[in-house]
Amino acid sequence: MSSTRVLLLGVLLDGPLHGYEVRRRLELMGTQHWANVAYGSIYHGLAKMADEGLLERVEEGKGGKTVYGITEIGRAEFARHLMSHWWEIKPIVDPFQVALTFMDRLSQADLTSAMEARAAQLRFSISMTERAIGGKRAFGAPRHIDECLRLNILQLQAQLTWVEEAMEKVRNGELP
Amino acid sequence: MSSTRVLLLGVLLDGPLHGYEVRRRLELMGTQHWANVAYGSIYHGLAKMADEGLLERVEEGKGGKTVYGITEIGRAEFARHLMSHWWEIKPIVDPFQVALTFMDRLSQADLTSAMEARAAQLRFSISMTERAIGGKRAFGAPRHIDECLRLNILQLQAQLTWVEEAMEKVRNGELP
DNA sequence: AATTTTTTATTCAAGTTTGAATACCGTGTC
DNA sequence: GACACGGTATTCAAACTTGAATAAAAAATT
Repeated sequence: MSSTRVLLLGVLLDGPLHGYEVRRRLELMGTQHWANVAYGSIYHGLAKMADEGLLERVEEGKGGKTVYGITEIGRAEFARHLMSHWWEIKPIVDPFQVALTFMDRLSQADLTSAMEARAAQLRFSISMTERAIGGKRAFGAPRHIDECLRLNILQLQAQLTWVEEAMEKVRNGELP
Repeated sequence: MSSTRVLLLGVLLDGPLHGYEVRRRLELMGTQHWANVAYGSIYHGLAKMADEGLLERVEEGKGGKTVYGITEIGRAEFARHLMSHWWEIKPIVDPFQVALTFMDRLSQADLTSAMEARAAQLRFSISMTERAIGGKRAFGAPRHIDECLRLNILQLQAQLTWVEEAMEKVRNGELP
């Protein structure tokens, strides 16, 4: 089951919502930073899972709005997949790995400046993310949502560590 | 442009290959660890980009095999996107973020054991990945491919750091 | 040499994703 | 009350992804 479906189920645990509300909840959770869930995927997913019995259509047609609620089957399914997301390590999909895989296709000059720029941007992103911690509390996000930001910071720092070490190796002729 | 397309172009830089060879190259690069590229996506992507002029069909029909080579347009396109992957920070898609987002839906007992199991698995994955460094050299992978493994290790360590700190917070009642 | 098994090589129907475009509602202005 | 605008709310055609199934070739076995 995709992350999108798990997220949709999870968002509905506390009560029925229509598509746009779901969308706003996902934004509040900051999912755009670590899971690409496009607008159309939300509606498709909601409709699909309603057809499958994981969700039910609570209200329909009010101005074109459909309100979905989660069923008991849906709750059980969510719980199963939440455990799976905790207990099984799934690959982290990182576009930066594409970049580094082809680092040998850049000239030394281009590689060096790309790495420097990358490091600078990472430092900036890290500091911006640190500032964002706590900010969503004002909009009703529970305190543990900040933990997503913390993990994000750690990941950016991991990448920064890699870039800094790789820059050193490039200077020493050990890379690429 | 998706990571899949960039990877396909990149793999063809050194000369024409057919689909399965592309597939084997991607495996050698370890893309299954950080970019989901399903078998069908390879063929679809190759055919699509050939239709678009980024690739050309060098040989066709030899036992059903189609050999693709990269065009000059394709080379330019690849270079553009490689730079973009270096210069622009794109979101890291991490399924574990789904898990932690709903940590408040687990009982204290379930959360604690999930975290402990997670930490154990992460330590194991880290040590296995450390052992894998250098291993692909025997199969012709260039030395910088090990850097993907290094970044992967750093990311796993980042996640381990988060888990360990979160466990402490759960014990202190600061989370979820 | 014939047959079987394994490896190479690709297809394909179904499912999911995408985000600009479209539609609707509520509010503010005249 | 009519109209314009901004925000809410969803659609949809196109594109991409998926991996089991299928097909062909090569290797192994009889």
